[in-house]
Amino acid sequence: MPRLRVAIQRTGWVRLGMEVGVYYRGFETMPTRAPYPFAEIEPRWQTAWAETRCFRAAQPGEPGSEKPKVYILDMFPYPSAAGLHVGHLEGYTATDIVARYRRMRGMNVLHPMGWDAFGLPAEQHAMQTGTHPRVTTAKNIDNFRRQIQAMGFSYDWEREIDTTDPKYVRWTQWIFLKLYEKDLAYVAEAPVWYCPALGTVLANEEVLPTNEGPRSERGNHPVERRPMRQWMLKITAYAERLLQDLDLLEWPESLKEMQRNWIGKSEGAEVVFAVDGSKEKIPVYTTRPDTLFGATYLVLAPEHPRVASLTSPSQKTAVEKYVRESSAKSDLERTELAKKKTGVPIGAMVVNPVNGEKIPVWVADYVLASYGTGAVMSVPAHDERDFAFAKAYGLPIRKVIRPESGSVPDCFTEDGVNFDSGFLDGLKTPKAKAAVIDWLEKRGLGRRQVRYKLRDWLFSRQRYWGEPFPVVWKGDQHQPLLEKELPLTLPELADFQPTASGEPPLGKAETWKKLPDGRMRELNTMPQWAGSCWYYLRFCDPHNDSLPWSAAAEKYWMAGGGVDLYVGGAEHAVLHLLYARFWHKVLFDLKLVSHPEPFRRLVNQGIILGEDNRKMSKSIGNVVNPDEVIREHGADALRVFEMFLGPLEQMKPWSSKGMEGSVRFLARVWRLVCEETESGEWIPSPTLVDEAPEPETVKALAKATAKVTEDLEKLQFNTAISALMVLVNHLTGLERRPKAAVAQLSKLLAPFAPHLAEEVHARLGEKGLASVAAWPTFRKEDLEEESVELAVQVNSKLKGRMILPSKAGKEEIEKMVRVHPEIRTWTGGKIVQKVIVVPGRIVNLVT
RNA sequence: GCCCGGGUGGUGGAAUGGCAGACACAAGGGACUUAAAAUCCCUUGGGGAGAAAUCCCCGUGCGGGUUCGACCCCCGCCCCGGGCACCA
Repeated sequence: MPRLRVAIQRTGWVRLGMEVGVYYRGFETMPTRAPYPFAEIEPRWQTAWAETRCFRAAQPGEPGSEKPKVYILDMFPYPSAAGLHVGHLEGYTATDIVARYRRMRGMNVLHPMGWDAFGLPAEQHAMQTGTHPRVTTAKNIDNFRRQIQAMGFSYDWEREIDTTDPKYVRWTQWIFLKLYEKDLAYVAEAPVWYCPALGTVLANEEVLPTNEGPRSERGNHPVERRPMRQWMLKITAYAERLLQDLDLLEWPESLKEMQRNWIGKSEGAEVVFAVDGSKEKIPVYTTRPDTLFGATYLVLAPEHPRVASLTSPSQKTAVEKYVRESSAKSDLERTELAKKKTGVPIGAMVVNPVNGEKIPVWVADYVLASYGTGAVMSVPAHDERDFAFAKAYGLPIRKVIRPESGSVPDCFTEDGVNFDSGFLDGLKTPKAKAAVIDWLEKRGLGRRQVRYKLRDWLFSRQRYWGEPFPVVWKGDQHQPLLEKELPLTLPELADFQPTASGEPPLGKAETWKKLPDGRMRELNTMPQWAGSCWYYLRFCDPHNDSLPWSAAAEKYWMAGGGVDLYVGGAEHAVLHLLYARFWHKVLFDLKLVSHPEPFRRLVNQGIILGEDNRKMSKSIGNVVNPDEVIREHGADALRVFEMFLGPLEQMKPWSSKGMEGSVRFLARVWRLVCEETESGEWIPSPTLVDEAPEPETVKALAKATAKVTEDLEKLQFNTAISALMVLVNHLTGLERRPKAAVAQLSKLLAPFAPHLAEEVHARLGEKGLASVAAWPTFRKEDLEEESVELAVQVNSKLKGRMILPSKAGKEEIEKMVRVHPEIRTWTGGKIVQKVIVVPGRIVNLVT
């Protein structure tokens, strides 16, 4: 709807001679006029930027590459049908501000954008409508690109990447071959998560525990365990390095902690218990081998392979019943909510290797088959779970560790000192652990062991819209394709439905799957994460047709520890960010990249809640559509508002009132250079003068420049904008506004509201584009006030103020306070015992 | 239960040992206008005294502590958000 200016409405009223009441009624339904002509300004500058290619990053060797480089990256989006939401834009705005700032600081900035475009939604859409995912994806990408470009982001569009492009897929498959050659890709028959609703298997990382049981991360569908033959990537081979190298990274501590938890390293020992009256041995894994003397029984998981063979005839019925019941239980029943532990003795005894004692063997489902050896030694006195179990079944509890001071609690799980432990007596926990392991190792009864919770990455999916594996099968032997056979592209299909038997949709491509020599293609495709595992490397050299990236480009852009700033949501903590680190390390070992980590510095933007303080959701109807906001208020205002809302990393609610405030701020900037006439035309403001700024204005400029610069370095955009507001308020208050001052403002504003900044810059007759202008500087002495107001406290209570020369030293200040005319009133005539002076801040008199 | 964040006006937030509440939103008042919108200016943490300039008291989740001085550091608790959770 076109916006009508007030003046037109006014004349309309006069000319048409409408009655006042009619006029009012019409008026209320009319949109208010735009506070400044952003709809005209914004497209103009977007075109200018595109035409001058001013955001193009210089490749090493090209002119411009001699500047210091900086790589500023966003987590590229999956182009969904719903389009971008304001949450995406928050992170993208933040990185764009930094990219623009760095460019103005004279750096060669790599700031690219692309599309993580393989994925299930397009495929499901295809199942419903028959539209090929390629078509849907292309449409969605166009829409995303349009939305992103409407925001005026300074991406180097010549580097745009689409993970579904065969030119890109080729290299994703190429990297897979590298993993394959290094024996990091293998096929295994294992119990895996299968999601019937999605018709595919999922990686551990893609399954979330919920109150309704395990669910898929995408779509929240129930998932179940199924033994299936699948491709796995050996991420566990890198567990230790993935853990250790977290220390190299400037990432949020919470996120590093999540990765540490996921990797789940524990150090302990495997201890072997011999079965009494048999040659069988049962290894258990424990992190507390020092408590071995306190072991009073042993527990096997119900799925433990030896349960059946070790069960005595008298216990057979009870054990079989228990195992059957356990397997029928959901994971939920077996874990969280099941406070009560259950189990059955199997009628066998094992020998404790340290003291030869015979202890009973139980089966209980509080022991997990999937972790360790599926068997534990139970030390009820020093483990809470064992304690609960022993209490429930009246099993003996034997204390062998005491705290260094105080009495021994019933169940003491911390480090302490051993007693009643034979050769371990008197040893503190760390020493006792080492001693018992040495003792066991010497006798072949156990060994030191490090374990990780991290499992290998299930890498195949029964989907169509993904990268085909560059692998063929000859019988049950797999073989890699040759490099020159890449890319292996997807066959055209009309029917994308997976079959109930779990056969992937590619199985329907009869001519594609069968090779002339009788070999068969792999029918699974790669998960969506494959493309995002290395896109940041492709951005370094996106048009290379002979290599995924050239060594020179990688070395140049990834110097200094990889991507310099990576911004995205925290939901990728153990998915994308772990997988990408893993691939990067493999590439590092292959000498294809120059640093062991891909993302040196990572920042998570906080989510933006709806105006009602709830998570934005279509079903609640509190989603803010950026297209509408831009239409109504302009992209600059949206950028400014998203940054002004609060600290980047914090969760914060949307506010349409606050949004209007940002528009008002930008309109004030606009009105520094333009004034509206009676008839609604914008004309150059007569307040603009070709004069040197007054000292007050010089000071205001210096302050703003210092504050904005400092805040940009720290990504504190909200306070930077507030400093700009202070400057604008100052300039608005001036009757004569020096052009140079407003020009400096336009440059400070350029990273935040680039369109308006360009317009103001141009209207002031400044040369070139504000976007690539040199960042303003300031003289230090302009920050210094001649005199400063000092707060005077007596016994830490504020009593008064005094104005002092700002260069006054401590002694001088003290002297001046002591002779201040009001000193007696302030101190109440008491004798001053001590004076604390903080120059420029306070004076505190202690009486 | 464990591990990370966080708790400041009516609201979003600012201040990381030195004048709590920058900047903005909302609210109220004023100017301009026939009127409205827009714009500009003023007031605005709470309570109290005063005709007034002004002055006093309270105040950063709660309770202690360190310090001349604490939103900030330390100890103990409460609440909110996120993550992990029978991983031996």
